[in-house]
Amino acid sequence: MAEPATRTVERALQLLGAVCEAGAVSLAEVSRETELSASTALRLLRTLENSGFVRKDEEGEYRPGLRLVQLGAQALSHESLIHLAAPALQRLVEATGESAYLSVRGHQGTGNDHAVYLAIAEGTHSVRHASWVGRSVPLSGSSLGVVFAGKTPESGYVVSDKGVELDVTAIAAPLRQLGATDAAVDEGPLAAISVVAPSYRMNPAEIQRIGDLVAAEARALLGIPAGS
Amino acid sequence: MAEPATRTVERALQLLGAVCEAGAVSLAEVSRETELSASTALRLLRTLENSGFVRKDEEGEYRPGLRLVQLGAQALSHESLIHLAAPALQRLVEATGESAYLSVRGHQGTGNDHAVYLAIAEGTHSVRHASWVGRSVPLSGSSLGVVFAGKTPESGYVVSDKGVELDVTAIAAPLRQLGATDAAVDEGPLAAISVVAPSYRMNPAEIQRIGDLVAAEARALLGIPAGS
DNA sequence: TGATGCGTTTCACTTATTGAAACGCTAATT
DNA sequence: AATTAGCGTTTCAATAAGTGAAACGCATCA
Repeated sequence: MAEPATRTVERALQLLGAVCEAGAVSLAEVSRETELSASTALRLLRTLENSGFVRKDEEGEYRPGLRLVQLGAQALSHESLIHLAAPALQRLVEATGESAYLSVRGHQGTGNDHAVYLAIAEGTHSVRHASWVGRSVPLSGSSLGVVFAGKTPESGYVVSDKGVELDVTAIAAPLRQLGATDAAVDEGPLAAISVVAPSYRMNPAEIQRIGDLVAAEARALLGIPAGS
Repeated sequence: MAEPATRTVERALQLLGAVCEAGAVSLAEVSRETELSASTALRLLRTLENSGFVRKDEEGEYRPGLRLVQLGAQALSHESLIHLAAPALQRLVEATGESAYLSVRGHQGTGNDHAVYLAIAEGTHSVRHASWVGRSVPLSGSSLGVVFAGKTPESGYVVSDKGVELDVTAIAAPLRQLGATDAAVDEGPLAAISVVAPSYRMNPAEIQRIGDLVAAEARALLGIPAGS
């Protein structure tokens, strides 16, 4: 964990992240959030703006820029995972009526890991779990956390009740060797699919049914090589 | 057009762009493309890597990172435009069978402007124009170019034959005041929708039919305010 | 065996980043 | 009206920080 990083760039990226998280922020706000002096934040934001990574809206607040959307979308489409997983997610929705998610372990940075939702298939029930692509959820206490830790039991799926959100039940299964070299199996899976549903609608039988479905879809995905 | 930009950050962002464009590049390649010394490129790429904006794949090549996908996706979902336009695109596909696109004027940087596809509804014909979200297309000679220049004729749509691609016909219409302040009408529209089809399938009557449809959808979108 | 190209590290040079302070402004506050 | 508070912005001297040529080890290729 060496630290051969350029501070300026780190700060700029931090700023970029803060802008994206907020959706729209004033200079004073981001500079406080990132603990940068106003002048520094302004200079860096200008640079980001010149490159199209952020833009200033009509009210003078900073928002994510087009370049970012473009690069992100490009990267997304390079990620074949999403295309591969989409049909599986759809099938899960059809079979369960609940929302299904594809997530990957987020950037392992400072301590607390997160998972990032890469793709979503929304459930058909009018009361459903709704989230958004790009959302980052904490791993600790969630079924995804267990999955990403490589602790998935024989059954092939992990259930979490009252985890990150109190009234939802999440059922997750790992996409084990997706994109992983044979040597790196002990680092845990890179991706996972999950079904998230309101707890009141669940019972042991239903959980097992869905769990088996999720695990089956996850296993099915493993057969297909991840072409570029 | 002042230049109060930090060189380091600019270079890092340039590097990031190069990595995304390529999908996967070696250090030597990017450093040549961006005209940076290998040592500088390495240092900056390391910083980008530490922040999750790029990652190194098994072969040691640099690829777009998860953080970028995450931020891009987040930004995308904040962009209400896409959600607003999606139904219109779908209707165009249903009425024409051809692919329909939502695009915005890309970051006006160094000279040659581009448009970025933000959303796509794929046509139903087996031979269809296929592109991808995030793709950036040059404006010069395209119907989008005319539209973004604010030169759309009375008819409400612009047709380009043998433009950027030789064998396709594009029909575009501007989303005039979307997101624009009243004062900035002369800067041209910010977004446009278009239908792109193989030329051999087109004829004057069909072009006019589609043109009217595109213009009508574009006009319909203007009525709806762009909520956050 | 020599040549080429790669990723990487080192290091002296000095360039380019930094942040406190000051400015003008608007919007609450008194 | 006068006052305060907060914002975006600019300036500028101090110095912290980024730079790139050169050298290294390691591949692969002739």
